[in-house]
Amino acid sequence: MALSERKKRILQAVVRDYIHSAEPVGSRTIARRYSLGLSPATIRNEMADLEESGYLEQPHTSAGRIPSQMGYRFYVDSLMEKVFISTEEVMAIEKILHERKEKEIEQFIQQISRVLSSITNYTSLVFGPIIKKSAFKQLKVLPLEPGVGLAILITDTGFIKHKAIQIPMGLDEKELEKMVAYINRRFYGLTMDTITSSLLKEVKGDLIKNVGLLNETLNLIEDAGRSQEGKLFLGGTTNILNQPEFRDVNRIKSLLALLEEEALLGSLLGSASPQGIEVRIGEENKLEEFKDLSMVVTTYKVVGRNIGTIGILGPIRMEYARVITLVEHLVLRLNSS
Amino acid sequence: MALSERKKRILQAVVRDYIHSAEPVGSRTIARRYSLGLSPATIRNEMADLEESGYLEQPHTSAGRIPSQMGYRFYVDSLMEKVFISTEEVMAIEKILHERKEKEIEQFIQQISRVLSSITNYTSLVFGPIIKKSAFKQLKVLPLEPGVGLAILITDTGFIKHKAIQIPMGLDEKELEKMVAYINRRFYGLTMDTITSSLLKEVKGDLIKNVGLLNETLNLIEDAGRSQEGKLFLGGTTNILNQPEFRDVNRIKSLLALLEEEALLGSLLGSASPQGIEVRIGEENKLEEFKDLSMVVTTYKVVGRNIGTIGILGPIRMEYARVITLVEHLVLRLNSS
DNA sequence: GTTAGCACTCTCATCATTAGAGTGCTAATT
DNA sequence: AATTAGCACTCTAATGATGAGAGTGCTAAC
Repeated sequence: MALSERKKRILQAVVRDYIHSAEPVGSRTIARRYSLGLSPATIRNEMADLEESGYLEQPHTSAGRIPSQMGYRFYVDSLMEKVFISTEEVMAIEKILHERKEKEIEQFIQQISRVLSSITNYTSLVFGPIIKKSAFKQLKVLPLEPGVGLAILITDTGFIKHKAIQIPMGLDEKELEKMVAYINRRFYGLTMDTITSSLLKEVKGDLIKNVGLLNETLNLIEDAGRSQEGKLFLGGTTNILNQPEFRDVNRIKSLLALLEEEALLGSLLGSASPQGIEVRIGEENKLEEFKDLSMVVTTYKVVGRNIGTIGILGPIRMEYARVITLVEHLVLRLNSS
Repeated sequence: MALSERKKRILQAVVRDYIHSAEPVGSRTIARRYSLGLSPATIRNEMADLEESGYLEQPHTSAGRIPSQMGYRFYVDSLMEKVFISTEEVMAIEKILHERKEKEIEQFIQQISRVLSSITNYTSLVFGPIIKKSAFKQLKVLPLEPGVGLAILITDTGFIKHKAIQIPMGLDEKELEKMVAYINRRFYGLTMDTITSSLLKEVKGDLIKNVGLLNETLNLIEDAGRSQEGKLFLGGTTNILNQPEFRDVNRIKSLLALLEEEALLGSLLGSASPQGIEVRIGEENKLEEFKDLSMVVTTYKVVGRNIGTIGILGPIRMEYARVITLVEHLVLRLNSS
């Protein structure tokens, strides 16, 4: 059953008001605050209908209405209006982007996470670039002291991984260089996850002489291809606690315990669809623990590959319009720079 | 004024009881629970005296007594009895130590932090090895592609720091090598914090030609010397919230906000005395924000230098005896392996 | 010096009461 | 036929009164 224009406007008013006040919204309030040209009584009737069709609910008989999850969903899909982001917000984002080159990529991601949480006032989860999806660019082996070297792996997205390795005593420098050059030739341009163990074995076969050295070095490469997770960065963990829904100590504790479980959050963000912004309202979240929270999730790109995930975690009564606009803007800027 | 033996025993009983119950302790409770062979009335009199001399306080007239900070201090200094750690606890620690070699140092520290928090049930802060106190071993500059290089700094304790730098177009390879060799000669063996900015300036003066390149490279070194903090690892952030003193939502929020301020925690732990275990009770903490918390702090060593700090953060009503014994044991094992 | 006895104090939980907000229904109005 | 005014009714949350319980401090007896 489609909603009448009037019902839509009333639903919109209820959602907006509740998002800001966190208090059940009554018919009088709406009549007063939103100029719909209707009396409280009419609004009451309409609200009763909206409740019947499942868009609103009543905490108890003599309280106002609050949106149901279905109500929020309808709001997000059809009623939400674009919001403008302030120049301050834009500035904060640009600042981080400009400082990008001076930082290691991890610091950069951390910064993004912080900015997002501070301008949204919710908690942000940013899943860092996944090394897996980066391409092999260069391997270097740096002799440190007799018998010990440092293998350095560099990807096209700017990852630098290193590992101390043992260099067999007898191996002369030229031979080492040859081996490294060969590895570089074989792997150049391949994304790390396509460098399978069979490919690695093949290379090992070609360079049979110094298997000991190779093992360690190739392990570095293999690890990079395996590592399921990029790092997860949390920002503004405590922001979300300022929401009135976290008046209760136990609620706080269980949420915090949740936020400590990196693996859990990883699986949550990992399932983000590869394009567009996804809004997950309450029960729409796959995990039991998040049934009373909402998330705005999206992916961002580095060097044209889908490579990281961004999530904003807030109460179901979240400022969807604002958060979506902000995340949209940020990702756009991230992808294009 | 010295306390009589009887007063000491009563004070001890009050502290112990309060540490476990978190409730003001009355004279009757002590008479019943601790076999001092005294009637409640006698104990009442003694407790009144102890209050007078500042070891105990009364939340309100008709409640029991709780230890004052001075009371805790006296307890920690003179009344505390050795506690034995369980085999499970020992096992948990040994397990981590054995896995040490397989891990990067940061993961290892993180593990330590987790174990500590889980066996103490408080929050643990472990300050990783401070690069500052490590000695300069080697600097390498690796050309990556035209105009871009990677500066790599290696310390004697196994730290490896790197930074992407720009290499001026005109600079030929030999010249670069010379510069790097010179830097290595100048800094070899110095601990990073003794490489002051005046020394850096001097080196800069000697190598005037390529100030641009130098700046970036020397920044890497300077950062390493400056970085007040090694990384800080928190474990069991939520543990402390289980303490009854954190019934209040605002209290929780302000503590959590505090724990997010890495710099603040850094300065707190950084001031740990270089040897032995330090107990900081409430107001003894230098920072306003920690006036109602207690800490057990100590340092641990890597390669024979004092290099990291461990802290356990709990309510003033902390199980000092147990925590101290555990930390003592852990540090002993850390230093000797 | 120690203890029993007792009046007194303070807190905390419980209960009843009440003001306020909001609904739902009916009847009047447009 | 749709809208609105009016009003009884419901539920919550705040307020205040009451009483049990725990513990003290003092006095007098041991």
